[in-house]
Amino acid sequence: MNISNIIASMIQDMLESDGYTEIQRNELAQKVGCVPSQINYVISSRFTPEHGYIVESRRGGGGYIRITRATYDRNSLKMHLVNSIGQSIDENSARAHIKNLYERDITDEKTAKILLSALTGSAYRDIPREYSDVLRASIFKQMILNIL
Amino acid sequence: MNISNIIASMIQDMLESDGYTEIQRNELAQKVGCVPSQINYVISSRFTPEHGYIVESRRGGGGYIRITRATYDRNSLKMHLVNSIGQSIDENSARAHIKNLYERDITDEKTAKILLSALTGSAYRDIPREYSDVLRASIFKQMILNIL
DNA sequence: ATTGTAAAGGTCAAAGAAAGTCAAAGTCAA
DNA sequence: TTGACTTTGACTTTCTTTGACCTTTACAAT
Repeated sequence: MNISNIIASMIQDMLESDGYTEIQRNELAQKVGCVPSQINYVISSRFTPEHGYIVESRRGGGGYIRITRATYDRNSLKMHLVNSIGQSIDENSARAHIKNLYERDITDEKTAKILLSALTGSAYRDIPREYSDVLRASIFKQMILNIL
Repeated sequence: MNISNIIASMIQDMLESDGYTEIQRNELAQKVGCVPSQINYVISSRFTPEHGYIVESRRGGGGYIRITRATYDRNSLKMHLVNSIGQSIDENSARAHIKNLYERDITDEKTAKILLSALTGSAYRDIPREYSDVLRASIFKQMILNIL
């Protein structure tokens, strides 16, 4: 297990109870034994809006990084999702969205699996990026509208 | 016995207990005394969807290759279907397969709908045929292994 | 009010760690 | 003796780790 994953799951734990946490970047880095900027890396790769999180922060004395799990109702989430997919989407973003849908109980496990198998995997990697990401976006949107 | 077969049977062994394993490419190559890319060769020649396996991977620090044996429960129907799809499939043939699955009660209506939205539609028509049919085939196979 | 300073957090690019690709060369059985 | 399957290695892409340098904020001392 790499350090980034460990940090990510620590943050998950903190969010567990009420979907909200404030961390001290340096302190957390200390505790886990990494350089502070790695905390930023973890946040920007795993706690993005696509993953369903809102991140705010403040510098200076008494600074913090605040992470909140965003809450939306089904419909606005769906619309929001279709919108944010846009004309083109890469595999990791799609994964993030699907994970998010599942974690918020918008889809059951089976549906999430189906989405994953339709939108990720080596299949897409075998064709040029310019086509694959566009196609992934259309299929994703079509599926959302058809089945959610 | 050639090295590829040895590697393949090592992987088989790892899959033995629960049909799931994660390997470190470099580590395995080391252990067996081959060049790392040979692991890819073994996987792409013996652990394909046609063989009933799902393969996922991740690069970078803490990377892995994950191999899962698709469950065979619905006898060999799945495998038969996967194999009959082949390397490339056009929209109409896909429709026919899905219709068939539905009529034979192998899938419910919802699943059939999902398959349709993932495999048909204008999205595919906007990219060159040489890519679209191949991609449709891979996605179809992946979905079958994952959800049926 | 102004300014200086320490205490946060932010950015970015380089280096490192895996895995992926591809084509050339080797092997072997029909 | 040719054609399919293997083996090898150089090169590529993706993800992670690290560190040097930057910006913002609170607070205390003018």
